Amino acid sequence: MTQRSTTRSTTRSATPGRRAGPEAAPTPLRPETRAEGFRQARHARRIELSEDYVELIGDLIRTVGEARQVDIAARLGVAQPTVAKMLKRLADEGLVLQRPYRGVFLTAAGEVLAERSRQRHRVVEAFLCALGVSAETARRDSEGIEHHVSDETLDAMRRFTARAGKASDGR
Amino acid sequence: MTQRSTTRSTTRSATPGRRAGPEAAPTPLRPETRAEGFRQARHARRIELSEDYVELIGDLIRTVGEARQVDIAARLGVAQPTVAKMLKRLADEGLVLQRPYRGVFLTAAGEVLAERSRQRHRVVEAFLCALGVSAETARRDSEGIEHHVSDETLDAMRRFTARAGKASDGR
DNA sequence: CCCGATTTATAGCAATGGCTATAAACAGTC
DNA sequence: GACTGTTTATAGCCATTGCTATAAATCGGG
Repeated sequence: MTQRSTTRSTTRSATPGRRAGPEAAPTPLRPETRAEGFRQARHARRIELSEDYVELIGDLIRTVGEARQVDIAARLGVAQPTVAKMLKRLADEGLVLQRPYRGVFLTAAGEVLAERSRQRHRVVEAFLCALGVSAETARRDSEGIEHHVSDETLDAMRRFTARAGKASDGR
Repeated sequence: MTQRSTTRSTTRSATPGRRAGPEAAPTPLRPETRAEGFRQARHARRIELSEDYVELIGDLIRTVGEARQVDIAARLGVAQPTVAKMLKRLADEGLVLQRPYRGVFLTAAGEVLAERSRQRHRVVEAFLCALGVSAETARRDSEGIEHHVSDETLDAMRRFTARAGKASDGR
């Protein structure tokens, strides 16, 4: 919870006696309503890195048996110290557990978040494929989109993918 | 261009003689390939704020006749000094023009970016509606998604929306 | 023409997420 | 058991994007 009272002087779109012309604002604009979406997007931006990390860590443990900083760094395309700092934050948040010079492990909470992210990621990627975009594009776009998809939209995607027959998401 | 040589020791998933078990990595993982998506997402995160601002400024000018900091702040759900600082950056980037204590205006470049963002935003929102999610959710999710949609995916969305009959995006 | 209210500008703080450079720990080899 | 090469840890540094608090400018009425 970062900002709170931001909606102070807020609204009243067409200010009293200012140089705005014809009363302005027909209807399409409603400050607080729009702010909702932006707030949601900002929030998503805040947590998406955590999600990316735990998801990747889960993948690494599953496939290579362990999650090392160098591997995480290579896959995220960032430097190792960046990963180290991030892991410290994730540890503070109780998502991972790291023993110095040994590996990184997911806590129960981390496991949950990782699984949820992975799930969502797969749904989005499969959906994009079903929609007709190339596998390459689906993979890249889904990386950014997955964090901004609400449960409702996710459901719609799931339904569409299933209906699209290909059974890509299947299972 | 921020990072460059990040792919130093990079790859070779299963390190020489480490405690990883059976050579590891069956195939699904390819460090550099995954990094692509993350890099793209990070880049999108960098510019999406600019896009939000110019898009909103364009909307305000069009509907209320002018774009004032208080209105921008209210609609984005942030404090006014945050907007002031951001506008300075946008001015540096040549996207807006601000005369102190008067309003904010879009430069030609800003106009272009605003229009493109607005377009994309509308396509995504209409697409989500066509997909079957509620208007409310479509509005909120599209705010976050629009920045992560490549041209290819955008085309696919456009096609789907049109095909879906409703002619929502049509215009 | 001055007063109060609104709006904009500015200063300073904090958290986040990148980076490089370097030191410390570890693993494997000889 | 010491050497070499990875890997992790740590210490700066910088840019970004939020915030509060406060000062300066502008606007609308009296």
